[in-house]
Amino acid sequence: MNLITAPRGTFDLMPQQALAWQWMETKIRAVLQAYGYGEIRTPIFEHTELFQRGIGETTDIVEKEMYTLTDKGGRSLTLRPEGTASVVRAYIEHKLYAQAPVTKLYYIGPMFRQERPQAGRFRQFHQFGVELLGEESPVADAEVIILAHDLYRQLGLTELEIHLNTVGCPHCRQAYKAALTSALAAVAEQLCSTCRVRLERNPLRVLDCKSPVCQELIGRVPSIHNYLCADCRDHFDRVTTLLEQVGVKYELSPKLVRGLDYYTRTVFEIINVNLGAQNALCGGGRYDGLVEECGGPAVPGVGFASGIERLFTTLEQQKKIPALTSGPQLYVVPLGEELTVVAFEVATVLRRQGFSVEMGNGTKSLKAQLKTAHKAGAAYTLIIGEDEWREGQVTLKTMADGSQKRLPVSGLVAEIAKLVSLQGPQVPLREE
RNA sequence: GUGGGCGUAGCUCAGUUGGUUAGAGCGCCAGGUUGUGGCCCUGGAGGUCGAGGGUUCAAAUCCCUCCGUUCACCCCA
Repeated sequence: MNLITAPRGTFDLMPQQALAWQWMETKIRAVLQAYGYGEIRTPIFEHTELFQRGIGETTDIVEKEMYTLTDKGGRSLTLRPEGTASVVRAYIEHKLYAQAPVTKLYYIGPMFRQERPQAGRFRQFHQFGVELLGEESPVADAEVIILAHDLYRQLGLTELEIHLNTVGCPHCRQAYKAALTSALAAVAEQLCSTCRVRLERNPLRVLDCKSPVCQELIGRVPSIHNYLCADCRDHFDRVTTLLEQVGVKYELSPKLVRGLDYYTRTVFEIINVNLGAQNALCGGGRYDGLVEECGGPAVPGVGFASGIERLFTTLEQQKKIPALTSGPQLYVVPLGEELTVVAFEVATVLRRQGFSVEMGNGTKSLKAQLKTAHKAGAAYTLIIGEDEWREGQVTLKTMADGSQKRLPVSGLVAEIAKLVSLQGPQVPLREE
């Protein structure tokens, strides 16, 4: 079979599904704007160096998952694998830090990573996310976590778990890393093979290994919470207190370490346990060193990224997507080729006024056209047939109850516009 | 990159120990009403059985290779 298909790990959103995505995106934007975030649209590709510096040279994303190309000017460009680096770049480039002490931005769009696809993972996938820049207070951490949680709740989701942890600042993390490394080195032979590699490269990642043997060993290893400096401890305590004050339940996950290098202090995930192996709906945390690392001033930041495919799957699982229709308000049915011209004119005039109007093929039978109108979900059909046309009339049929009446051709468009308006808003997207 | 499952009509799937022209439901088209949708009835179109090779008198069925897909590992949204 030499059919050309969508590339591995990508997919087409067909009209019915796209309608559900539009609904979801509208809700997402509404909540993000309510929390004071403005949308930023950055390029889908960036200089490769941005991601190398921002995400970290030794992360899997940068080492083996980026779609990198060389353009005709010899520049190395990369399709963005995540959103934060681009937002930070734009923040610095446009000197937003000089305009206000705090900047709140959100983005939504496609990301690209060359990984093997599986449940909840794609090569082109979609994320929305927020970045709150310029605020070092734990209030910012709490706001961002609560925003994510509220957003999911406003979409109707339940049974979500917030997993929360801190990874400290560069100073206390260094101390912890040393303690952890020596503790793990003592039991190195018992660790799984991948963990023995992790021990060398990034010992923190041993903590969230899925192997039961490793989990058993990790249980006896020191916790980061015993190595936090006073400031980091205080920061984390204040974040948890704020969450408790507004009644947001969370689970302390001392083993939660996120994969991107830029995180400091607070890290969190919100998961849906029914999603399979890739069960995080969103993940994020604080990144106080990132702006400086990317060439800007020392501005703190906190944010999260949320996977839209995973959100969509969860909405489907929990049956929270309403019935949506894009059916036309009016379906014009000409009987015979002669009257097709009339039908076309009526349809065009009404479309220009903002009504959604479809029309049938005049060479087909009335029965066939009505069937099509019904399947399309039309509210009304306008039958233009020879008999009534001879008398200067047309027939308007209400599909829901089958009733119909004749209307004079003069003033027809205005009359139909009046009737059809009662049916609903003059936009194709209707929520039932 | 590694490992397991699965590829039969537009969709969801049957297909016996290898054995006639590969089936069903849904969907699609048409008719049952010389101009009336949904329900019902009748008929029709639609398949190189993922691709290539092999075994056999005979392969959708058994074997090999490749491709696709899916789940998991790694990692992450």
